[in-house]
Amino acid sequence: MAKTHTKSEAARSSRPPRSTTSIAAERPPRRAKTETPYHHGALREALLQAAERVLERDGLAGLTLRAVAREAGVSHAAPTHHFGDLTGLLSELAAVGFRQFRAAMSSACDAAATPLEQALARPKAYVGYAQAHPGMYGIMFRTERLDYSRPSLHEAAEAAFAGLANAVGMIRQEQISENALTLNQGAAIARAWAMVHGFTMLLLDGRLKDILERLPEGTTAERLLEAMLTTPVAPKLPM
Amino acid sequence: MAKTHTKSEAARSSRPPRSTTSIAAERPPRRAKTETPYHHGALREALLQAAERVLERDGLAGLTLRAVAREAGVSHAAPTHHFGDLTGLLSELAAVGFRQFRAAMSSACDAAATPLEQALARPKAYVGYAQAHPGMYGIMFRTERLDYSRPSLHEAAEAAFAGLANAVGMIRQEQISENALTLNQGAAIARAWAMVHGFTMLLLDGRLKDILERLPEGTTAERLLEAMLTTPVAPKLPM
DNA sequence: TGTACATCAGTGAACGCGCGTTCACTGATGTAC
DNA sequence: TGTACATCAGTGAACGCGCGTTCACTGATGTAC
Repeated sequence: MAKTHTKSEAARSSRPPRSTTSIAAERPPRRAKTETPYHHGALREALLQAAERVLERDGLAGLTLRAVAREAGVSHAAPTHHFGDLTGLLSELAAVGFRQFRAAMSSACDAAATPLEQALARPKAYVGYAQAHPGMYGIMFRTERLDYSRPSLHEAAEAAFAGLANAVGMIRQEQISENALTLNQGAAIARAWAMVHGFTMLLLDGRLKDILERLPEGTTAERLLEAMLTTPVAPKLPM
Repeated sequence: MAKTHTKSEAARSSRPPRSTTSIAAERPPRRAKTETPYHHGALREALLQAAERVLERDGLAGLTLRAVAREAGVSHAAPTHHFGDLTGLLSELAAVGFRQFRAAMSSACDAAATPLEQALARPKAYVGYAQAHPGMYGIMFRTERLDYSRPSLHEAAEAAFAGLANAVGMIRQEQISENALTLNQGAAIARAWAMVHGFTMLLLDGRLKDILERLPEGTTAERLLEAMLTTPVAPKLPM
């Protein structure tokens, strides 16, 4: 990973122009080891990492095939070779995101001791991931730009969402079937997911700022999330 | 409204090129009434309507100043004159959206009879608006593209959100203060808003399809929303 | 060990496209007299 | 009522920009013999 990064940095700043290399007689016929080889070796992964950096720095509007190539220090035609088009790149990047996302949630879950802590660890990790990677979270949930027929994306997203449904089942101490759901089960899954996803979106879009400012001083978003998930609700309506 | 639309349609399909008009000797010196006048009369509003059509038809990516001008049947430089740049147009369009959105919710609320119906009418109208105008809903909640320093947008958004907080207060039978909130109050507002907003986003992005298909046959999204809002929850966690 | 050759990965020049922006202009409208 | 003039709203040609895509190419690698 670090090696790849160094390589692309070097490529951008100190890679000599090709014509010079081929003309200069004092250069050895074989390139020195420190120089960038013609073949990158792991360009696909390097491009995905570059894309993530561009996305988080410049937003979705700044994420173009050419910008990614620039960031990775390769020619602008190189990404096409690996991803076809922008939708392909975005889809593979979203797949990376779903894997990171899932890993963050499950490791947070493993670290929790009590059942209540466990039940809260997952939503906290969910929101935490989105706060740390707002750009990635954004493309993961903007389906219109993605191609879900790509197996890697489809599988990564499925896996992440299956974890959510299982977690709800654990809290309700029920076995959640693969095939059929009761209305109450569906409502419980939708409620948990909508609540956490909605909280995340509102938080990222700055919509909760107004509420947070009016709360007792020093109340963090995480504290509000916890309160939202644990305070008792009206008997008829969970509000 | 209808007049404006007719006008722009005419402009696109049958407006004669200017050079022709000025050369052709058989034309009367004054244009016939059916022809499009040089001055539009209400171009600003016509552009906003055109922008909404473009947005819902082609998505946010297709919404450019030139596309809006094309849709309205005017020269591509005209929108700049009214909105400055794309952010300006988007912001004014989002303001229109917030006004439509608020009107939809409050009229649905007025039409409801019992308190329970009232409490459900607002979320249903919320989701209903987003389903009917997904493009508009999308830009309203994508703050990075908007300029909230524009008074019209700021006011329209504030008004829409104030309605939400009041509704939560009514359900809890509490007076919600303008200045300070208890943690429980903040949690209740966040919960209601996050739940409905999250449900809406997941629904628009097709994420609830999987759940809906596994529910008893014929269960609609509205039915799931209702169940999510009204079924009893676990004592410690509202899931 | 060396040599020939096919294949692969990345290059860089070129292309056409739609975009936002600018600007001198023109047609219409409103106001002063 | 008519005329002159300032102001406003919209035009259309022109510009430069960054984009995606194509394509002949070149350097590196792997394999067969």
